[in-house]
Amino acid sequence: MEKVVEVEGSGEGKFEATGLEKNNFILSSPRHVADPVVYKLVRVDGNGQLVPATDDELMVVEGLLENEKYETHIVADTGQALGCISNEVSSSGMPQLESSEGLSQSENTEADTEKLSSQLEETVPCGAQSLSDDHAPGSVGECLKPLDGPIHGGSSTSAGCISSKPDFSKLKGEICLDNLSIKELHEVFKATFGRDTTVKDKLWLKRRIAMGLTNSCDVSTTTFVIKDNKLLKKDNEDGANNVNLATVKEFPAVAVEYSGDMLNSLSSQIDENQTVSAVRSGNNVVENNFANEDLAADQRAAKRVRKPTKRYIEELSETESKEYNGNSGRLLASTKNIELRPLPSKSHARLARNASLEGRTVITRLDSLGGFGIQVPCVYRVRRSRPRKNVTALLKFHPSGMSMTSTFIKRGLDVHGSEMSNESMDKVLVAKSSPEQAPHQFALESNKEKSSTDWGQNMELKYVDPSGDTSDDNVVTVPTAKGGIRRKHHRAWTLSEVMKLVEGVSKYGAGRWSEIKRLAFASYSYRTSVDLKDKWRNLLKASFAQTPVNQGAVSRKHPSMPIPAPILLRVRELAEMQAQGPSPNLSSSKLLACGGGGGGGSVNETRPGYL
DNA sequence: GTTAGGG
DNA sequence: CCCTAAC
Repeated sequence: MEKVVEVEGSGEGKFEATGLEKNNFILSSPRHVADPVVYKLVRVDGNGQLVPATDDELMVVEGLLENEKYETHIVADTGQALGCISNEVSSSGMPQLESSEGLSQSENTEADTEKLSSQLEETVPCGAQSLSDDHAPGSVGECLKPLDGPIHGGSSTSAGCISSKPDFSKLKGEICLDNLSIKELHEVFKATFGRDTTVKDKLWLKRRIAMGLTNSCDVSTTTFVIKDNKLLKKDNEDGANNVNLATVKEFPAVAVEYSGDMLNSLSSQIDENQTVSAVRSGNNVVENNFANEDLAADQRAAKRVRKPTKRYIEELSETESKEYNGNSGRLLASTKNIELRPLPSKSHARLARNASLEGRTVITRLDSLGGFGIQVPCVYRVRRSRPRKNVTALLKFHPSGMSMTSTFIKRGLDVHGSEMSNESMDKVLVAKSSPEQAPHQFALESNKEKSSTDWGQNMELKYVDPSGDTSDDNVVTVPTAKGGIRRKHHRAWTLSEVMKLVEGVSKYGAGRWSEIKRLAFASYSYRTSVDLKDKWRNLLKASFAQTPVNQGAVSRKHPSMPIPAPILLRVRELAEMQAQGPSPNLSSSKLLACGGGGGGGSVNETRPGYL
């Protein structure tokens, strides 16, 4: 693993000059990343030297790599968004990305969401350059140069990243683009958008500028006079005072396509730009590229759409496959990628998507020891706990040959993750060394729960926790086409757990789930307060439905752990008791518990009456 | 962040 | 167990 890799001859000097060594190194060498593991171990020092990276840095770089692998476009990105990131990173000396926590994940997700849609349409303008001609000095500089100015006319998304503002003095008041030369138009363009353009088409320039300045797509194609941020049409010499609402008609093709795209309810800016480029591409291929360039920039500035809920995404993804066959895959694609991470192109997006689905449905194995079937993903486990969300989706894209690698990476993340911070860490260690050390666990449980930890190929990567404390064990993901089983995670309640729950309720009262969870379930990190609540609800139901008359409350048919009558009885008692006298004195019991319980798994005083 | 409820 | 509305 400890390999230091010679980066392709692209030369450190270039990066050295930019002052963005690390970032550029990573960002501009996606093509080189044949082996992420290797790259992971290298960092670029301030002077451009390659040195082995520290662990922390590994994590950081790893985050970048992850992004990079699935969003090569980050390099292709020509605009401000990237620039902001780069600048921030370089200024602080170290990338801010925290790959070890969900932070960067979620944030990136949002940012990606924006870039993503553009990515799908985009044909890698600037990035293509810097990538293909590595030896062209200053290609990087060219690429970053546009960052010197914020996008004007767009949202303020990326504003603030850059200090220097373009000079808008010449843009004050009324502007008549009609009389400007191409060179002047370029200047205005730069002032407007904060970046250069090489488009030679006057009409296009004027239109773009007009749109930028007016933040509107109602731009005439014949006359461009802008006043007070509004576009004035001057078609008929004096009619300069009319904001032309019908100008779009002058661009029939645009109008048509525009409305069509509108149906997709994407950002109007995006659509508009797509249309523009599409229409004009018929005339000028080269220009189309630049149009796309603008598209990218505009999309970054476009209003951020609220991130769909997990559920929504899931459901959407189900329908998507069908709709994808249609010609309206644009919206779907972009939406989808919120989950899947950005991808370089449409086709990639599709592939990745399929891969993800397969990864979820097919690659599982069945384990039926604990009295219930458990499907365990073989290649990769979908993490289901709080902090991190979609990182897992990434790893699923790896070709089979990479699966091990990705798992390693993920594991590394997990170790550094927040989840391992508290008692879980201890548990893991315990699990590795000797199971006996797990204090408050019943042999019964250990056997049962360990059964679900068989992992086949990459078993060594799993932290087997006999105490059942591994928070993301027993993940079951079965997104059957429709009406599929939605249960993703099941862990049977053991008798001891039930008893602890009952005890907790008796001590702290039903409803104080978080208390109970914290004090009585300190050792069961996988039981949330909601779980406790749910379980109690079920217990209640059971205890009342099934009269305690029958001592042999051992339900015959269910293979699942039957709840002993005494416990049910107790549950019922508690329920009735608490139904009347809500709670004796919470504060006192609370204090008692805190003071006497002592750190770890308190709840020592096993109930005297029962068991 | 918790809790209550519905699914 | 999942999801959400309320708090």
